[in-house]
Amino acid sequence: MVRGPFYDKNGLKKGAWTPEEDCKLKSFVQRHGHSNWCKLPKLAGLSRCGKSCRLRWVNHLQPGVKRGNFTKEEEDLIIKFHEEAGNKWSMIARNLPGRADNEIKNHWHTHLKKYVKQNPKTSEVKKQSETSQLCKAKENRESESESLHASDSSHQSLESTPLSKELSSTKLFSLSRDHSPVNGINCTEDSLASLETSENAFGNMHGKKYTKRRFETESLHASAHYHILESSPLSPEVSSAKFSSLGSTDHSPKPGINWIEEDSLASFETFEEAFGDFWTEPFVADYTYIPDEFPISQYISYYDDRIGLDLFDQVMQELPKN
DNA sequence: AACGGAATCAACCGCCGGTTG
DNA sequence: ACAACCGGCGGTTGATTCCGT
Repeated sequence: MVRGPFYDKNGLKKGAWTPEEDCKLKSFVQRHGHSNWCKLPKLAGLSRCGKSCRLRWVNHLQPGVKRGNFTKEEEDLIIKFHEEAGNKWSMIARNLPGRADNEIKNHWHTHLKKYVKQNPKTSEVKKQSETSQLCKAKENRESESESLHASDSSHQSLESTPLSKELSSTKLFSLSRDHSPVNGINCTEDSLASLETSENAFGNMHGKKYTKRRFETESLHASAHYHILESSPLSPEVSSAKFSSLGSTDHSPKPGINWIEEDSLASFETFEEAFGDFWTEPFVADYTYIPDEFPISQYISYYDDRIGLDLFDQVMQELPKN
């Protein structure tokens, strides 16, 4: 089902991802975000291209991503959205929390396209008889947009608060934990989850300014999720709180799991110390500093080779939430 | 049991638009 | 204004699994 692993002429690995690679990528992104997909593979100890890492993260490893069977509700939504917007898979995905655009696209081509062809009336009746949820979502987004424009405080949050450029991961994690309204924006767990995952909210602060437009786009996506979630039983399986708990410094060993010794972590923290705050300093990739044997590449492994499973999620659920 | 076609889905590729210097 | 870079998107590919004969 998946291309077998191979190396291209540049020495980059292609094809199926191994559990070990997944583990490396997941561990690295959970801990350090994805400020720069192009440089991430090297820092994470992966011989993949950045695009490949991004795809793997978005479609499979990202917290909250749903796998497997689509519910009837989800299928109806996909059909409806597709009728209105066409092959805008990313837009459809934004309105189906937890579903990756690639998976929706695949599901459309393998199941729904035929179904719609065979039942054109069914889908048409549905389209006419129900108020379009997509239109609702659009309206919601527009009203959110208006409120964003109307609200000085919202803009202030972009232009005069740390959110604009220098929002640290610590701050964001604390936001997602206490759910308190920030600068006039009611932060729900889910909207924050969206905010976090889309560019990790602070993702582009290294090397790129987090522009107002980009922020608005992401915020609107977050609000779109929120509105859908209000009327839908669908919700991400992993909450932002769980995600934010990854900021925890509890690296205590869990039974039955292969742990790389703390020295590996310590070395990386030494690296952080040497460069100041990894999250607030401008991103400078000084590869000359990183020796070949730099331990990032062997960062914590959650892969239990006795049972052949990645136990990352289980481990994360066991971590204390604080 | 063996074979071949269909179905599935992870991953690749190329293009486009936004951002930065 | 422009070129380079980067992230994101949609189309496509291809290995594997399923299913019918």
